[in-house]
Amino acid sequence: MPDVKHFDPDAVLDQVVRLFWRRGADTTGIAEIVETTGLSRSSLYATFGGKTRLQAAALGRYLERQSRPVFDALAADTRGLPAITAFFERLVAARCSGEHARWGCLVTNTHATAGGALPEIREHLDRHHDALRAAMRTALQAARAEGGLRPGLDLEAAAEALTLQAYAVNLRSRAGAEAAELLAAVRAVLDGFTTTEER
Amino acid sequence: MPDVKHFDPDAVLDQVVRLFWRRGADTTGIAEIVETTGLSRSSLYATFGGKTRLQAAALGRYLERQSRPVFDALAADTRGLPAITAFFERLVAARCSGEHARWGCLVTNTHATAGGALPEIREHLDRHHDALRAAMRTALQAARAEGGLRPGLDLEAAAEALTLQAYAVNLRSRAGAEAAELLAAVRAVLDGFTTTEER
DNA sequence: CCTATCTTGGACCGGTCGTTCCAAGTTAGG
DNA sequence: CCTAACTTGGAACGACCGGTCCAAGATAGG
Repeated sequence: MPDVKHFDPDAVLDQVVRLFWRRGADTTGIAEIVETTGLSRSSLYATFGGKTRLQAAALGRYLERQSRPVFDALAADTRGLPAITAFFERLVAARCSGEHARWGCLVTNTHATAGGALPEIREHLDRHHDALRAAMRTALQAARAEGGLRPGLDLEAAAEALTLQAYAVNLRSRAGAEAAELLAAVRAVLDGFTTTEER
Repeated sequence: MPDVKHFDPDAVLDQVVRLFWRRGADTTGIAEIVETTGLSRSSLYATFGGKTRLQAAALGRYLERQSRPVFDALAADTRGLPAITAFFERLVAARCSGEHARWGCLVTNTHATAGGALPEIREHLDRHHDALRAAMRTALQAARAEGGLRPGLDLEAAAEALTLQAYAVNLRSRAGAEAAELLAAVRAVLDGFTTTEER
């Protein structure tokens, strides 16, 4: 019997993700969300229930739509080291140029901001971290299978190290770091993990 | 002839640094600063001139009092690799335990937040980055002098990579990352830069 | 002691924050 | 067509934002 929503909540959430991503969740007011999405405050609160909840939802959406596909591609890429290199090259490119240049990464940015907030937000951060590290480890295992890795390398620690490098790339790119500089740093770390001097 | 300040601006700025560091500059209101410092709004604005200026001043103070001494110690430590290891061990310890546990780093946190703000703030970020990278390079040079480094290692890129690792340690520690995990990652990167399997 | 100069407390400003609420509108089963 | 169930626009809320202002107080050279 009841009336039905006059908008697509999924599409709206995508808009909110972009807004929080670019401008920062804390520094984005409800007014701006209303303006951008075209929704009224009523619909916004009825659908997402408050700003903190909305922030958590946006973070989850970002993880699913932005991060996950890239992580999955990394894990599925069986080439070994070239897969990891490709991951970072695309990461740096996405962070320094194109549509989302200098936006950083919503998850990375949230690390520095969200003080307490919902536990759900903190869990999203951890899930993101675990997912990226797992993908890195899978790619490293593939590299090891082809004998491309330095013997004695701790795969788990190496995966964590590469994950941290990715976070730092996200961070520094938002402050205007140059792509070449970031790539050189990544390459230095990767070279340290390999046996031969391949690129 | 005139009256004289009834407080010590330096001590007040230190209090503000701690406040911004722990709670985040954007999410800390003037009211809370007034409450913490005991100053009145008048004195605050007469001395520091507005919140944005205060934030820039706090960032500069943090750089001088917190970062610089550690960077200088790193650059002055001629032991080579052990100097870098010690730097990271102390960093992780400071980020995960003690008085400032889980506060992260004010400079790192600012990367993710400060959208535009004062150009002065952006400059502080770059100065911090350059200072840490320079200290890292100096330490790496010392390590190379003793033959502890893998031949062909790009010192500049390696210094940048270690700097990025430090940023990521700051970031992740704020979200509750475990010290052992962070240390293992750092060690993996460092091992990749060395020739022998020393620690 | 006087006075010019600065500091201080705290009231006050308009604006914005996130949130709530309700009358009017829309929907679809009966 | 009626009506119960839901959505929607938009007014309104109290709280807080960063910032300003001024009367009263403090200071020290004259």
